[in-house]
Amino acid sequence: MEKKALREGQTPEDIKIEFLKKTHLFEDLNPKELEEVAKYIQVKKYVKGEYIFFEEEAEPGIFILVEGLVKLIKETSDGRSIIVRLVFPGEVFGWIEWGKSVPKFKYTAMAALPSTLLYISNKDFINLAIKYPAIAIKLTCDATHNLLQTYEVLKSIASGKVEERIAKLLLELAEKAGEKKNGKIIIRLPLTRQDIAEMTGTTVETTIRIMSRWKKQGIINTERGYIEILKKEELEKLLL
Amino acid sequence: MEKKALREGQTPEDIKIEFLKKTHLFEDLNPKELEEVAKYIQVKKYVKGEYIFFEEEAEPGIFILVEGLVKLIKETSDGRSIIVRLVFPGEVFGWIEWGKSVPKFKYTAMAALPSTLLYISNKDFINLAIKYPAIAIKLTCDATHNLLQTYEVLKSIASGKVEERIAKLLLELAEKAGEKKNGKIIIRLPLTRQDIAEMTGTTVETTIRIMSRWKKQGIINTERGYIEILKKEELEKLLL
DNA sequence: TACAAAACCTGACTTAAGTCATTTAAAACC
DNA sequence: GGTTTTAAATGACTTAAGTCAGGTTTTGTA
Repeated sequence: MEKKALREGQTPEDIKIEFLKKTHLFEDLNPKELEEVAKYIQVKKYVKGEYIFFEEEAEPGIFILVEGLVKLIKETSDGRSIIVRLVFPGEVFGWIEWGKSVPKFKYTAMAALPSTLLYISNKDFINLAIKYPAIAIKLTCDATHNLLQTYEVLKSIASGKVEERIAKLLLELAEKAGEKKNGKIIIRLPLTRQDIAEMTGTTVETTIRIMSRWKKQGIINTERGYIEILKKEELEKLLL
Repeated sequence: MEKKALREGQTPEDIKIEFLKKTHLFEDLNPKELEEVAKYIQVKKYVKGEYIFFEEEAEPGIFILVEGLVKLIKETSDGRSIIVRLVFPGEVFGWIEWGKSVPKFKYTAMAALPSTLLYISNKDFINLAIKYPAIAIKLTCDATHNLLQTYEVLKSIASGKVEERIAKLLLELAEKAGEKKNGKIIIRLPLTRQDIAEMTGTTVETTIRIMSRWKKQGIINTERGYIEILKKEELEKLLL
């Protein structure tokens, strides 16, 4: 909300460059290039729960999450919503338009934690990519890998039982955001049972029933704001 | 299988260039550039039912479908399979690796019709993209749009009733591959009920029951190898 | 510290869709 | 042209998960 105090001699531009260096999209540009790229980058901050953009009015462009957590959400026709992706720091979301091809479908993006993002408009991205092809190649890499990941989720939701899907999600989250601590894995994320339901295509009640059972069986432990995986093997067993 | 007869004065290189011009990935290169790009392109042909690559042994690289139809398939742990995408002529599939990032998940690609593809290896793609950034930008566009499309499918499977999902799929196919003919839309694709089940995350029996009902109600008409949509509005009504 | 709002939990009941088993029909192949 | 294979169809039954309704607990905040 309020501006962070600058360290001595550090301009807002320097801060942008610091952020840029942390993203894998820009990490291997040289100092001169970073300076140029920084000109086209906007730093954006959001509070917890704030919407970054809405499905209907979303515009092409690229966001890079520096810090925080972002949910990509789609609303269904009957008023429910499903979370199609959780974006972790260092990851990229958004899309690019060039020429005729305009996407038919979009999504809503929401900061699930206080978040800092870098934003590049569609136009600027294309100009930058022409000048520094490495950027476009990295983003291509990224986007194609994201697709592979999403196909995996699709498979999981299209074929598995709810229990399997939730187990798979928890293991996935453990890998991406888990802190290991004497055998346990702690997932410190602001995810409610509702959120987990919306990520696995089920209802809150079913999610609660399954997770409560796991809690009783000592497979997991949960409190508001975090999930601990106590017996990873048990969850893995469910994936067959 | 056997080489096609060349038209007078047309070398295999010329044929590649003809193909390249038809793809949106390369359509706006100039003749000189096309010639250079052609050097790195392999033309590959597959018979109906032939596998292009398997999930386990899939390598990074880009395929462009010139003619035919390709299914991207994932196997589930219990031996079923699900079709994560149908690739139509002009579309691109595959993925790129650069640096450390190696994808964890892959898929199997199968020619569902006799198919002609262009292939660029991962290495050649990167070299080309550095020289012609437009290629990388287009592929980025493509990949990000594909993601949006896949999120839409995800939403559909995660939230809708089976009937809705099948209706949505048929309407989608009608748009991508339908021929309009006095009010009807004919989808001439080699899709079995099994295939449709594997695209919508359900079973053959359920798919058959739903489609048979629609057939009786005069909403669709089907024979081996094609589906006719007679009352598009009725299907649209199901999507609410 | 009290009160409203989220989040979590549980039971009873319903239902959509899966499973299994069998039949028919149309392609494909000797 | 007859036989095998593959796809489509249908009925009977089961079940996983959804729905609804009523709770408790936690958390944020006035």
